[in-house]
Amino acid sequence: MGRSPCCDKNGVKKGPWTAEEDQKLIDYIRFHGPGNWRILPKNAGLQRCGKSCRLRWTNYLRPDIKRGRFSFEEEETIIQLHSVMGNKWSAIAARLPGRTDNEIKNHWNTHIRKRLIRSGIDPVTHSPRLDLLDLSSLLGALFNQPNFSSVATQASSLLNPDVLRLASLLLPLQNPNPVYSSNLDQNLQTPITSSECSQPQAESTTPTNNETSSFELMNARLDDVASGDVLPPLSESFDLDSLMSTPISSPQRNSIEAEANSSSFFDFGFPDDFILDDFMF
DNA sequence: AAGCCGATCAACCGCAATGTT
DNA sequence: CAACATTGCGGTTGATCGGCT
Repeated sequence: MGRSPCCDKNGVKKGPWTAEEDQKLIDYIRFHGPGNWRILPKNAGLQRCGKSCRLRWTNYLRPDIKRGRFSFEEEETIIQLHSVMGNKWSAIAARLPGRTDNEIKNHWNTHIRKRLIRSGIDPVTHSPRLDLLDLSSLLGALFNQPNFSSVATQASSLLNPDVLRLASLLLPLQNPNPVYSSNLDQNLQTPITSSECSQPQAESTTPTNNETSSFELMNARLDDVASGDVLPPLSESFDLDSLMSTPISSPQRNSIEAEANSSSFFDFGFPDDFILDDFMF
């Protein structure tokens, strides 16, 4: 036996609200206050389901709703809260005065989520995507290929530019291979520079500190891995340079290396007989 | 000018949690 | 305590709009 419907479907209007309906709802709530949504439409003279009235009020008509573009601070808050709370939109909305859960959810799905993905950040875990870390290891191995030039050309033409962009962030900035750099930059059209990582992009309302914080996120990921409760241990032959090549002097590298040496999980070493051409079709 | 397509966001749906009788 | 009603929440849908061909 199923639940009884929240409202009588017959004679209940659906779809976009008219200005007249809005005014009726506002007038009624102004006089009686919100609540009692089941009987509200009848009393207010609306051919609507109570649920629809509640949604219209809480998401659109409430006087304390702030409309318009999300500010940089608001977006940052959403990202931080989402990394802790996940898809608890109402809890996130509670920390953003004037914003509704529906509005935040929509903004996340249409803007923030896509931007994180473009930056190589998993929007669910807020960590760098491990498949892209695999890629960085793969590309790192390219440097050691004797026929690097032709292989790099193939790679840059076959791979998604966004993937290459992230890979370029993870790969050695201190050890630019001229062939690799020119191929990569051609493919990306906008050359990657080390300073770009810490500067806001002009067209974006949000600085790219998703990228600048990628090492922190990666460290957090490594913490999880090093603790041993995420994935089983692997071989002893960990090759950090094949994973990433942060400058030797970088404190991040020391941190990552220390973590890596305590774990053998990131074993991205390639066998001697590995033929990249076979892998790349 | 018309058609297509992707982005956006208001609104809906179903379920879970909570309150009431 | 069970049954039912109400409210809240998150996922999804679909109408609309603007850009592109």
